[in-house]
Amino acid sequence: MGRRSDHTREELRALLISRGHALMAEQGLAKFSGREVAKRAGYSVGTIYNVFGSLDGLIATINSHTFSLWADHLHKRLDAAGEDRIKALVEGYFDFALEHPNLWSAIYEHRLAEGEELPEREQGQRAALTAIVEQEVRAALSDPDMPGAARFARSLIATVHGHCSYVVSGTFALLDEPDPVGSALARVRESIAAQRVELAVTSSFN
Amino acid sequence: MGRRSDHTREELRALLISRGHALMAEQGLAKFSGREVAKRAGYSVGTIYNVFGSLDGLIATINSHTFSLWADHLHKRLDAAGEDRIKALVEGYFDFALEHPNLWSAIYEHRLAEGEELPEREQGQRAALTAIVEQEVRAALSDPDMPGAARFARSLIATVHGHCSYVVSGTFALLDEPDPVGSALARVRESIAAQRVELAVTSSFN
DNA sequence: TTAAAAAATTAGACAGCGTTCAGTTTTATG
DNA sequence: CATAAAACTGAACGCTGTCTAATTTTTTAA
Repeated sequence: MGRRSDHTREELRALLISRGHALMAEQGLAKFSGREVAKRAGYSVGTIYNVFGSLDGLIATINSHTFSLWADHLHKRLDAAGEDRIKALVEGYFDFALEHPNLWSAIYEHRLAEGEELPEREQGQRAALTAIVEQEVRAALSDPDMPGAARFARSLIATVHGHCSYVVSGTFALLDEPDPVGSALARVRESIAAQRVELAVTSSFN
Repeated sequence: MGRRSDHTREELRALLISRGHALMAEQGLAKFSGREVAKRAGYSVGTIYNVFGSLDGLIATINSHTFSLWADHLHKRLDAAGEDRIKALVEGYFDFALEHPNLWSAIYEHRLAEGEELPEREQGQRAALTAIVEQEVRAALSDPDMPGAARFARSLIATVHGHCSYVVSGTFALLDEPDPVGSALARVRESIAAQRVELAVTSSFN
């Protein structure tokens, strides 16, 4: 078969991402198959290479889309949050991962081939999540312009990420941790409190 | 060919682990191949299934072996450490991962098939690492019998792990973090300090 | 209106993978 | 010495990602 007009280029792109996303959610990266995605979309394998350049390209796009869903989830959680926005953030981080463990894990299991880079559009999708956290952390710091606030926020993301990845991978279950979210939140609070104190001490010398 | 006597069962087991470990270090889990391991050992694929039951079994064994090397590495670092043992621990955690990124990543990328469990021997190899950290954290807490010290230690491992996995996967690089080890160490210190304060406060009421 | 060029899509080939299993050879048992 | 058990191979199966030649459709240009 040759050229078809069932879908525009954009529609076809969206279709493949959608089907691919569904397959990733069902099976995880290890059992993900480009051929299966194509079959579900009603196209042949080659089309993936035509649209995304490579299978890695499709997977990266699927993962970037997961980032977007994750950011949406955090926004909703924050909109519904009361005073304790940091808690909402940490809980939102965790429950997205636990609701979609395969999608979430795929983000971290997939590596781009050396030399490859994400298209700008996708870098933006991924950076959005960091931006949300940075904003909230700044607010919690009382001095939103604290030097190094961005780095500090990323470090807190890493802290929560570590706890979350232990939960999703089952490591924490094995270690019989009753409340991983609570632990992560406790660590985050301790670090934020430490920054506040440091700030207070610094200020008192001015 | 039928039965051979080139190696005893134990030798054969060790040989396959050794070759498999080397391949894992070179190529990472994504490109790991049981056939290639067998070829390098001078046996056919089937032998892996004969010795380890499944390819997953071999991979799990390789990963457990990595845990042992990692624990050895930490012990060496601690033996050479001065007063600041927590720093030695955090740095030891990171530089093992950075020296052997493929081996280290494989640990967290590999999931046992549902229903499968690690043999006791391997569970022990993995638990050893946690035990080292727990001991050092207890020492740093001044009250080694603090309730929840074990959970707290594991939470600190998760904290460091999060930072480390961002470095190894390149996520932090994307975000231009100049000193991930320093960040991780700072977070750990903050949390340990917080426990000390809490302890002091609690004690003052007795 | 039509001829030529470009784009989209497929089918098939290729080499590799994990897994299984019948068959063969060696070792151990009685 | 005969038989049973264990170890090992080789080939088959169905799957994978990747690439390319061929085909069809759409677009462009004359």
